[in-house]
Amino acid sequence: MSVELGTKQKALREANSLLQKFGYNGFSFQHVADSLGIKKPSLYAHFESKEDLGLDLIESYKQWLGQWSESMSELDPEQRISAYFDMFYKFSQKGALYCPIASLNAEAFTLPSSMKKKLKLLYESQLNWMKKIIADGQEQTTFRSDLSSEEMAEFILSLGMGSQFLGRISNEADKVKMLKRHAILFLKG
Amino acid sequence: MSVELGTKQKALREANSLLQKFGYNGFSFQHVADSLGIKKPSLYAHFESKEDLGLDLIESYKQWLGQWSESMSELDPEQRISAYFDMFYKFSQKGALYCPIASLNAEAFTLPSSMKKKLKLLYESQLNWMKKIIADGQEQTTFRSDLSSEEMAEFILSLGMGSQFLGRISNEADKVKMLKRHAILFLKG
DNA sequence: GTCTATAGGGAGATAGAC
DNA sequence: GTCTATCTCCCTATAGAC
Repeated sequence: MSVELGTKQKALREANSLLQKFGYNGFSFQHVADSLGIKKPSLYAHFESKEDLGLDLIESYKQWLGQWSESMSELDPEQRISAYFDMFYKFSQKGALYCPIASLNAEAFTLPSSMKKKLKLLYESQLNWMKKIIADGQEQTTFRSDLSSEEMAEFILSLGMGSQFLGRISNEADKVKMLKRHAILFLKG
Repeated sequence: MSVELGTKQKALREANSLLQKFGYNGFSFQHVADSLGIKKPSLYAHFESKEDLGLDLIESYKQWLGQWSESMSELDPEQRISAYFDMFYKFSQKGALYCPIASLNAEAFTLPSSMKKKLKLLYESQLNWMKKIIADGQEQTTFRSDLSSEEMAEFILSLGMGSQFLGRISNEADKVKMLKRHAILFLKG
């Protein structure tokens, strides 16, 4: 049974939407407060600072990704790659959203260093997750073995990030599907 | 013989650097003025508003791209694709910079609509330019012919944008070279 | 074209009442 | 935890002297 979200969780959910659409520098405590129907200073009871909120956003996306990837632990490597691109497809459909990693990386040089570090750690954990999927696919001989899993993972993540660019600028989420198809063909060699 | 740049050209050059590093919302007239050693209000003699500056930035990048692509009109299709990725390699080397298109698209929903429109037009001209290169390669049978030049162009541009993501977050410009290699293999089928 | 001075607004953040 | 009130800073932008 789902319990009602507390103010902090509601604020994180709303801030995440704003981050994906407008970027970290593109939203303020004011916007979050307005969406929740509360006043701006009330947010400081839940987040010491915007930097603190930013760190929580990265952490909660990391948690969400962890649960999401566990939920498809039964799928085979190709299906997991497919699901990875479907995530971006849904973001794109939902309003040409960028994932938090793509969004924050675009603003990397304006972020507090604590956020920059945490972002890089999150990226590395995503890269490792992708490496594992690819290594699994190589063991099953579904995926090509002439390249390292690291190189292939970097290729796939880059294409995933590029798919968000394309989905936003063309305003056609289906472009993500097209790139997913080529990503899988690449992996199968 | 090179003539000295006027204030407006110097400002555009500086603002472009700031855009590629910090994004459009990540720099101000103050930053530009400081770099030029002049006072902030002096810039309003050259740009009616920041939006006006933004439009000029897109226009000047378009002009620069036009000259750049003309400068390699003698190269064969594969060499032009190589040069395209080398551009991002240089941006990445120069400080993990994003190209203006990637930078602006990440902030698309915070931009004045005039800039958003002009950005999309610039993207479309870049897509057409890429389509032309690929169609040339297909005619020469250097590139595969089982896919439309449009689909292949969208794939290459997406990978180019993804390469900038990877170059910045890994802080290793050489990753761009790796992606370039795969881009060319993709085109050759 | 460049300057000083300043207006007006939104940002992050804090004090202190309830 | 939430509120009102307020502070400081920086942003875009303008007025008007030189």
